[in-house]
Amino acid sequence: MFSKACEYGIKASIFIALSSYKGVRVSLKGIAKEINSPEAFTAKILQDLVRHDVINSIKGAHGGFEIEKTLISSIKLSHIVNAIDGDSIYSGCGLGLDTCDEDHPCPVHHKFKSVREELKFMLENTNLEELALNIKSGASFLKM
Amino acid sequence: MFSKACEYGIKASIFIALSSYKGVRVSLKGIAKEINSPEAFTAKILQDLVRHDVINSIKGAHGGFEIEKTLISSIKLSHIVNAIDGDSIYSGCGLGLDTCDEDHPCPVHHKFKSVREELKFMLENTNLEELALNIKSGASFLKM
DNA sequence: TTTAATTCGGATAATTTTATCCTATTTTTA
DNA sequence: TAAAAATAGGATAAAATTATCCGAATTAAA
Ligand code: FES
Ligand code: FES
Repeated sequence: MFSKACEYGIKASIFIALSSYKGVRVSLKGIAKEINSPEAFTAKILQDLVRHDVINSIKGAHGGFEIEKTLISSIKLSHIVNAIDGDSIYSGCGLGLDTCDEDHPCPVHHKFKSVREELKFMLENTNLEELALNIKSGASFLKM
Repeated sequence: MFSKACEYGIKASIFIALSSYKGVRVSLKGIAKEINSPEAFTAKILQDLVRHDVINSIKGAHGGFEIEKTLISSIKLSHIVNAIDGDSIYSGCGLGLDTCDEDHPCPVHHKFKSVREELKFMLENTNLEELALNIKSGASFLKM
């Protein structure tokens, strides 16, 4: 469904959010360990998220990644997915036609539309706060 | 959402179904032209679909691909997707955990589950007949 | 002011997906 | 029986994605 990059990006963001609530800044190394992802590749993805203002980075000793506490609840999964994979999941044609166009639909257009819109709605209505809290409470997990 | 291979596979199957209703066998060349796909790559995918008994192939002059008329309505999108992309869309974890496990869920598990199940339901309840008829009536299109 | 701990960014490599090419095989028809 | 029209399948190439490596820049602390 999502690219590896996007999967790592989502998991990293959740962990950063969780740590930010605790007031601790996390390093690339710590993130990669926690979400079980390749370190250097994860670095690229985090850079991307920084550029898209999803997370903040602080260079140098005692540096790391964080998210401003007050913003965590307003960051939606859709922001992360958009930053990394773009909007093709929502806007592109499920069968690869040049554009998804109501007036020139592919054979699965009407059937796919509702699924895609449910996905879109879900991504736009799920924020990092709730995901982080579920990790905190032990209701969900970031690896294995 | 789907791989290119899967997109081509779905479109090819629809076109083969449509042709089979008309009683004409279609060649690789004809298919690739109709669905705007690379010929040799499409050939590989069609071979796959033949091996998985989704379509039939007839070698030699006047050969080509076809689907037994009586079977068209019983072939579901899920058969095609499964043959080409496998079942990872349904069964795999959306965030790439080793397994999607209710007892060890990833942070998005519960939110994703319903989307994935709607997708699964849609694929399992959409057959080639209806898709082919929509092409026939001009209600949907296979390229551009 | 030096050192250590970091992120940043460019270059490169490995893997997977997508695509192409060419030959073999099968089948119909002339 | 020979030729032509097809699919089958192996080998290879191109492109995209995933992953690694290393030096540069930045910052805090000793
Ligand atoms: S045209 Fe294919 S999904 Fe809309
Ligand atoms: S555990 Fe991730 S989707 Fe079920």
